[in-house]
Amino acid sequence: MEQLLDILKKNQLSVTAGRKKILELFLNSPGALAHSDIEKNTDAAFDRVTVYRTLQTFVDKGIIHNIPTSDNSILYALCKDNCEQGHHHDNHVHFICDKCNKTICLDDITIPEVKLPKGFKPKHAEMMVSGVCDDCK
Amino acid sequence: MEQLLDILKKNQLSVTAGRKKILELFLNSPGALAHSDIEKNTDAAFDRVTVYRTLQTFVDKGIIHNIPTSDNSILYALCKDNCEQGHHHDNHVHFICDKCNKTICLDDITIPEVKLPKGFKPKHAEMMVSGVCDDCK
DNA sequence: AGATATTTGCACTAATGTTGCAATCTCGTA
DNA sequence: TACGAGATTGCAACATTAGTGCAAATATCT
Repeated sequence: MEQLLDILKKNQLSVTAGRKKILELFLNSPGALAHSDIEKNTDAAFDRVTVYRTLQTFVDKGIIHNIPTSDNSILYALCKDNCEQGHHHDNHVHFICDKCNKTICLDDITIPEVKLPKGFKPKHAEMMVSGVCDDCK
Repeated sequence: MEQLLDILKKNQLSVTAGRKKILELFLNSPGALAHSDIEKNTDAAFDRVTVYRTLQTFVDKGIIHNIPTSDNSILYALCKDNCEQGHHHDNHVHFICDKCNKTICLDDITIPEVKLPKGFKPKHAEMMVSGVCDDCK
């Protein structure tokens, strides 16, 4: 709870019920969350639009980052504390469990470099591995 | 044109105007195509639904594969000929150019293996690199 | 507590994808 | 070449997901 207020204040965000609740969900969640997860876990207490805007605000501030998925939905997960406003550092691998369907940030697994064909200049890389996670194993 | 019919016949697909046109677009495209690209390039001669179903058919047959994107859209690109029906082998890196916005299959660049934390069993991996492509360089 | 600026909720709009069904087309066979 | 069974298409309707403007409500600072 302390942590919650800390994060919001550190990012110059006013403290509202919605932001507190949504941030709390992230702090308590082992994996990434989709917009729909958040709506479910808040009993629709907040307007859909508010959730969208809150997520966007958190992404902008560097509190959460979004994760591309193969099934065409957007997931969000907490950033480790080396993210700053407008400047994310999420160069870690994401793992999607085929059983429980959770998406987990493997914060310690860095995306490996790859040799690209001549003329290609890399700037950013994403890597997603799917399979069975530790819990479902 | 020969190639076109070949591909369709090899996959036991009846030859229709829509399938010919859409497959032709893929054969002539340097990068991946989105549903919307196809609609644009066919002057909406085919119903949206037809395009969806055609793309799905091609994916099922192993003619094209889909590429997850970070901006939450689905892209499709031709498979190399080692793909069979219901069994894709697209373990290559995809490159997204920040300038021309094209997505290109780097068919020769294989996704590297990564060491996962204990308990995680990998089954499939995706990797996307963004930056500047050879043409835009 | 009050003023100001921010945030929220509602209504509306838009893009994207799906399904059922009747009309149409393709392909093998005669 | 014409025919018929089966596949494919287009239409209409529907569902889901997302974004915007604006007025009402709320948070923050003094």
